[in-house]
Amino acid sequence: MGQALARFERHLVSRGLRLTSVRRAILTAVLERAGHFPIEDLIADLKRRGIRGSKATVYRTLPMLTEAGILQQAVITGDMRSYEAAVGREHHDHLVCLGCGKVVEFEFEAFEILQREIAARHGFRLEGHHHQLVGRCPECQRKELAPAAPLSEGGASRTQHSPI
Amino acid sequence: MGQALARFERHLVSRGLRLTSVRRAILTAVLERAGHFPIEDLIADLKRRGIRGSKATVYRTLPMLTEAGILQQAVITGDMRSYEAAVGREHHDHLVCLGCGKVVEFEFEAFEILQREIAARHGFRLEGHHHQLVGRCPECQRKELAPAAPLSEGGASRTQHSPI
DNA sequence: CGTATTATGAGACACAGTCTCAATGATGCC
DNA sequence: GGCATCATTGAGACTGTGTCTCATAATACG
Repeated sequence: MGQALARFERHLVSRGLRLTSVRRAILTAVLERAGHFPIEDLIADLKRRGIRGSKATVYRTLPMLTEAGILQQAVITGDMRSYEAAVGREHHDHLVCLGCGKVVEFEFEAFEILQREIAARHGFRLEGHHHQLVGRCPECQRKELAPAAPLSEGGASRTQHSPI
Repeated sequence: MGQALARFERHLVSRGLRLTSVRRAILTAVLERAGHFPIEDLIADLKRRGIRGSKATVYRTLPMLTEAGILQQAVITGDMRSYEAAVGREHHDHLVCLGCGKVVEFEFEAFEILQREIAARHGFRLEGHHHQLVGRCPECQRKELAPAAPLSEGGASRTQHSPI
């Protein structure tokens, strides 16, 4: 935490910006939400704590945190922007359940190596990646078999989540 | 093409929907845009050809094409929805340039295998994935060095594209 | 044909995210 | 401390993508 704060301040100062109390509050709130979080939730958090933090300010601050390397964007559903902490953790990717939305993180060194290889092959300098596997978690697979309308043709697939 | 159409019709009929002329026109337009395309462009295409095709209809039709397996969503930037053809092609992923937005496709069997492995490890049934590498293409790397304000601290990183 | 049902289009609407601008807060100099 | 300067903030207007509504049109089928 203190480390992240120092890092943030360094980043800000290096470009003539200021570490204000609002920004500090946002950083704190961000670090408390360990996992992935949609921006909207973060704003609600701030409101709840009596920090006024307007939408505009939060939207302005998060990219700074990203540039400072404290956050990283997590493109979970493709619907909404969403972030997660980037400091003090190994890089990881996501496995998302289409049924219930559960997100599991995984790390796999081999992917990183292959990715660098691919980028190099095309002359790109790799700066990041999004890697997300989508499927059905064990519970949702079980639920699929059990309940109502087991194989009534249309019914099941109409109500499914957007097939991404 | 005829194949895709047949497939689409089968899909529609199987759930009591109709293969109308507008839907056929959308399918045709879609298949002509070989690569990735934003929805907006597709609507413009239709307008240009005198097919009226309203925004609403296009937005309604594309998910059908996706369910029929003719299209797949390509989460290119995370900003806008975008699709690409899914039939008659090997599965592939994307390498995107942060500078100019160029998209390069790549295939790599090894990824697919590892992905299945990961999903299995967590008990998930894998149904798809998004995999996108972001970086700088060779041209943009060159441009970075050449022109104005070569190392003026703030300037360069302020104007960069969203750091994803 | 006539009826029932699905499809369509125009535009209203919802909503995430951006922008504006006046007011406020921080900084540094005296 | 007091003051000038410049970044920051918040409220709300605004933008643009995507959704919904509803009256009308097209299609299927007896």
